[in-house]
Order: sequence, then C-alpha cells, then structure tokens
Amino acid sequence: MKLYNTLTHEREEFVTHKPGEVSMYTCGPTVYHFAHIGNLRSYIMEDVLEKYLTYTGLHVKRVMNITDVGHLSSDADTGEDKMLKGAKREHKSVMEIAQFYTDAFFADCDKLNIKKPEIVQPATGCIPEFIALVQELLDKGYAYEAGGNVYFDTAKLDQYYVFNDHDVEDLEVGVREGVEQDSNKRNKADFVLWFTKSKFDDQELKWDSPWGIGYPGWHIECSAISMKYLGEYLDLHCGGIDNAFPHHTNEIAQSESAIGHKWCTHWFHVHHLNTNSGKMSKSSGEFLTVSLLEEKGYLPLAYRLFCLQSHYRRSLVFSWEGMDGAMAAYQKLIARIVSLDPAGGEFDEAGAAPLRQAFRDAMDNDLNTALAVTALYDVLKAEVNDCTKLKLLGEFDTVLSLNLLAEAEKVRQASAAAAEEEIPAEVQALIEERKAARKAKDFARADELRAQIAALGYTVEETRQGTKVTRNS
RNA sequence: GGUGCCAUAGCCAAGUGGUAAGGCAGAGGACUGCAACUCCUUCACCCCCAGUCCGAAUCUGGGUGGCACCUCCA
Repeated sequence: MKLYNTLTHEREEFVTHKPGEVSMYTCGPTVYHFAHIGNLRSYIMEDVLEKYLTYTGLHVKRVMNITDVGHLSSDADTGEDKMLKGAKREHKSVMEIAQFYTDAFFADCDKLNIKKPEIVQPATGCIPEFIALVQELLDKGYAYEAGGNVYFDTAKLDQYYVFNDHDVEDLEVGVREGVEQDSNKRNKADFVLWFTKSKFDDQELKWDSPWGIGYPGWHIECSAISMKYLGEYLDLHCGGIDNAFPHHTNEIAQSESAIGHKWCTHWFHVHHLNTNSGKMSKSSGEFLTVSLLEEKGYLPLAYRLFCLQSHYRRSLVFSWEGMDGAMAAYQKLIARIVSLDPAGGEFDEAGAAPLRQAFRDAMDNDLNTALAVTALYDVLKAEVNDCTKLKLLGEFDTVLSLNLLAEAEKVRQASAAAAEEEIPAEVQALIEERKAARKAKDFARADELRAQIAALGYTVEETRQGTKVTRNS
C-alpha cells in the first residue's frame, strides 16, 4: 500500500524490515485527564491502519506507551509536570490519577472499537531502560550533564530537524507563554533526558540514578519502550501531527545516536480535529469527550464514521451539524443492512471481486477511508445477492470497525422481540377501533386514537405489511 | 519573524491531466388518509488572476483567505 511518510514528505510504498511482520509504535496518552474526541481521532485512524495492515495479511506487533511521568509543560527545567498538576487538581496521588485515566482511556477506545495494542507499557514501568539509554548516550558523547540534569547535545548531530527544514536562528523561543530558555543548555534545541534538579520538590515520583534522584524526560520513554519491545528497526511510528516536533524529532535524535543507524522508516501523523475557533485541546479549556457525545444521544461509532469520512492527513472541523449528519448516516446504513436477507443466496465470488478491489484500492491509496466508506455504499447498491453483500460488508468492517453486522443484528432482534411482545388488551382494543375508524375514513378519530395509544406508550405505524405497533423504549 | 498544510454545493467530503464519487440536509415523485420507513429522481463549470497543454479542480507563477507547528497538546 502507498502511505504518506512525514519523513520524506511523499507517498511511499509501505515496506517492512522483516517480510510479513510490521513493528508499529504509537505514542499513547498522557494520563492526566480524559481523552477528548480530538485525541481519539488519532487513535481511530491508527486503529484503521493497524487493522488494514492485518487485513492485507501482515502480522502487526504494536506497542503503545502510557505517559505517567515526565511529561512537563515545557522542556526547560522550569516546566510543570502534567501528572502532578492533574493529581493536585483532584487531590489524589499521581498513581491514582494515572490508573484512573488509563482505564478511562481504554474504556473510550472500547466504545469506539479501537483495538487495544498488543503491548501497552506505562512509562513508570521502564525506568531501568530509560537510565540505560541515557547512560549509553552519555558514553557515546551525545549527552552532557549540566545544572544537575542530563541533556541531549543536538550539536553532535549532522541534522537535527528531520521533519522540516528549520533554521535554528529562525525559531522563535517563547512563542507560547510560559516557555523560558533553560540556561543549562549548550544549544537552543537541546532537551532534557533526565531531571534531578527541579523546582518542584513535591514531585511524587522519583527514582535513583547515576546522576542523582530524579525522573526521566518525556522523549526518552518512547525511544526506550519502542526499542525494548520492537528492537532497533521500527517500521511504523504513529502519533498526532503536533508530536512531529519536538517529540518525534527528539526520539529520532536519541534513538539513532544510541543505535548508530537508521531507526524508523515510516512516520504516520494524524492531523487535528478543530473547532471553528481552532484546535481542540486540553490546555485551551473546553473539550469534548466520548461520554459527552453519549449524553447528547450520539452513538460513539457515529463519531468513528465521522472521522472515517475524512482523510487522516487533513484537519477536520468538528461541528454538531456534522455530527448529526454522521449519526443519521450511521443509522441509515444499519437500517439498510437490516433489510438484507442473511439467507439470500450463495456467495458470488465474481460479483464480489470488483467491490473488494474498490475497497482495497481506496485503502491502498494512503488510507483513503472516505472512499472506503463509499465502497460500503457501493456494496449495498451493487447487483449481487444479499449473502454476498453481507459477507463483503462484514469483511470491510474488520477494518472499518463500525460494528455494521452486529448492530444490524441487534436491531433485527429488537424488532423480533417487539413483534412477539404481548400487546395489552386495552391497547389492542384501541388499535382495533382505530382500524375501523380508518376503514370508515374517519381520520380525525384515527389520529385521536393514535394519540391515546401513544399516551399508553405505544407507537402505531402503517407499513407495507400493514399496521405495526411497537412499545416505546 | 520562520516552516508546513489547505481552499470543491447549505454542511461534511473524494478526486494526483481526459470532462465533477459518496454521505447529511433540501426539492420532486412512488407508497401512505396523514406521518414515519423504504425506493426512484433531482441538486457544483471546483477562492481569484495569469500561464503551460488538444485538454486543468488537478501542473506552474502571482494574489486572497484559512489552519497548524516553532520545546503543553493527538
């Protein structure tokens, strides 16, 4: 498949280091707060990527870290620890916060049908690995100690800015409020590998190290965790586009300096979910969560469809109008699948081939999920029997994960259950009376009776098969 | 100030040189007393200007507008 690579700025054929095996790393959440639906957009698209690679016959070994330490609000020594901030906000310990929001994250993932990666690794579980990697960088001369901290020396690299061709002098320091220059650094772009000196003495999590008691920098965790499980050759590294710089840039600097050769070949970055006023972010206040969508009556999978109908490399603007559209589209899609007859013929291989090809072409083309969703509609409209349609929809859905067949089955069973349900005699009498009124063309009376039936909790509809009565849920 | 991305109908959106997919909403119709469901039909010269080409939404140059990143973010 062709996949855009942020490193080369081109669509490239995706090739793996080991034939048939994909080593995939995903930057996981910093568990100091709930994930918002913008965060989850990245995980949805990464999930689709993983599932499509699996669909094409590759075995994907995927690792995700959980950042529960070291993610400061700034890379300078003055930064505040996000976890600590979260703990203070809720008057809990850092570990309690980490556990709570890790669970919440995976609960949200579950609702959105995002598969949990094969390996999930909290950063605090790999401190010895971080220390070993920092030590290696010191030994090889890529790092130095200053002011009690260990820093990576970006001057030792031929090229530090790998994703974009920045000129160091052109970079503005302090674009963001509260970011200050750290005077311990030898070079502007240097970053902390290990903190020992922090003005936050109440830092709860500290570990002993050759450089004193302290805690790891944010960037080192992804390098170390990735190499621990996936070795020195990584095929695919994923994350939100904002992570490209500095996080991923720093990861590359550390990892390649330590191992002495090219580390990761393909970088997959998902662009942001925006609102009318700009990017949705935790630090800028208001943000939407999956639970909030549910409270407003939306199905989480309708949000997944909303994301799938766009391309991952395009910023997507969230609006309630758009969400309504996705919700309506999702429910109509399910309704159309419900009307398919599971016993509708034998699987038609010849008829299925072009439809399957359309789906694969879409996905092979830089994960064009919008076109893959269209392939779903193409199947529904195609001149093939229902059995073939159902099988193809199920097949595509192993990648798109919209629960199409299961949801349709749920709807089918619910209506079957409703059909078998006993209608109270009182309601039954009103229905009969209404039928008579309709026959006599006394529609005013019929509408009146419908209102009475509704008051008793039942809905009357005229379908092609006759009058249908269902109990309101 | 630097770097990068983008601009297609009311909304979302595909399109990577050959005459504008799809979804939502809307309109008309079939069905229905009405409504809902379902089905059918319908709905765009692609931000502006110039250029290349037989041919441009697609390529080039120049505008205009929007967004992102530049040590918090997915």
